[in-house]
Amino acid sequence: MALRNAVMAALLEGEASGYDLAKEFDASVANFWMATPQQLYRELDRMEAEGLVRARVVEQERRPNKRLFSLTEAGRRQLREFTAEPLRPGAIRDELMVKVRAVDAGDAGAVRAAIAERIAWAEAKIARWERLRTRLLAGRTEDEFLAGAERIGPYLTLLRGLAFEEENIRWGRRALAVLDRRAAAVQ
Amino acid sequence: MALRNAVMAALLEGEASGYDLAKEFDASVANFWMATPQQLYRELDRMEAEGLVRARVVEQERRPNKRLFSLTEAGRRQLREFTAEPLRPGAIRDELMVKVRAVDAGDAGAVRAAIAERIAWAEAKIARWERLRTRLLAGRTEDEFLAGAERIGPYLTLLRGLAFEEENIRWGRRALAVLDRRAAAVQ
DNA sequence: CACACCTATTCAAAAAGTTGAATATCTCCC
DNA sequence: GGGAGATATTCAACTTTTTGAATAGGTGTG
Repeated sequence: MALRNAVMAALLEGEASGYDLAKEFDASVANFWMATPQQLYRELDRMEAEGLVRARVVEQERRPNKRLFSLTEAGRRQLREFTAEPLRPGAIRDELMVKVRAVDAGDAGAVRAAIAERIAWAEAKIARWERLRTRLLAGRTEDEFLAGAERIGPYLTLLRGLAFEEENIRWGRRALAVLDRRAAAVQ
Repeated sequence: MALRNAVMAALLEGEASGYDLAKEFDASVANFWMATPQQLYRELDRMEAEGLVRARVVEQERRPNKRLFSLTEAGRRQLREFTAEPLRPGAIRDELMVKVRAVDAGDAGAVRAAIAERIAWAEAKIARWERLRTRLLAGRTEDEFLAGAERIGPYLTLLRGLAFEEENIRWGRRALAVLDRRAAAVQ
């Protein structure tokens, strides 16, 4: 039941439909939590039943109607309680690292390609995050923003995401260099 | 069924009991995959039934007997196949980041404490990894090691883990500074 | 000599997450 | 005008993960 916390945190940004959230939680944008649309719709229904979110149906003309969800007072309260709960160790599950660990008994070429893919992915994500950062800063310097903005949480997580992907690239390049040197030595 | 890949990668290091693996996959030691003992014992049983691992019972005198698992040829083959499979996006699930994202509507003091906890944890993990690194290098320089060692996979993943935790510390200190400045400004 | 913690494993229920499919309309591009 | 892709949601089966127990002797500390 931890998905709901991520959903409530996302809803601090304002109303969103299940579809909107699905886009945000999609692997390509996901900040620190991933979820499929199905998961989200189910969770939103449950949360609505428990009074944590409220849905407002918006009838649309040229596309399916949608339900826009927003946080209720109870939801806000529960989110606040969540931030005060003891922290559970984060679940890391990175297949790439398992492959790298097994590279000596595995297909080195394929692992190489997987690392290269990860680098490309990280670059795309950085580009996205830089756009988001520009939007958040809205012309202010980082210092001005951090001193004056109403909400800094999303910015802080953005910084972490950026640093993570930059590190992925640095490490990935180093790993590729090491693997290439090995491959050359073998031949 | 991805846990088995992590288990097989771990077994490249040599025989291990369920208990040994449980220690390695534990939250406090885990490199890139976490699992509880229960999960591991169950998975090992299944893997044994499928012929991926083989168990050897070691009778012990002053403690319970144990079963030491090792990779079979079929397991080694399957691990190799896994390294060549297309990569699925890694599942990130970091509660701390959800809390940070919600910090503006949450309990800032508690979030601060959670970040501090993460920093302390990262420091402990770095210490552990530095010890492991020293053991792996065994007196050689990194270059000597990377050029000559039989297995470099574990070293590459260690480098990634080290960089990740160092980044956690850097980011965490920055986030704490930002939160403190805010808290001071409010009062 | 308690008490906590380590070794070593097993069982089972409940919660959560994944996968695959289906529906229906709209817009954009070639 | 045909196909891809976006908008928007729902159902259901399945697998995986989490959580809480239970067992049982050994070691180390105050």
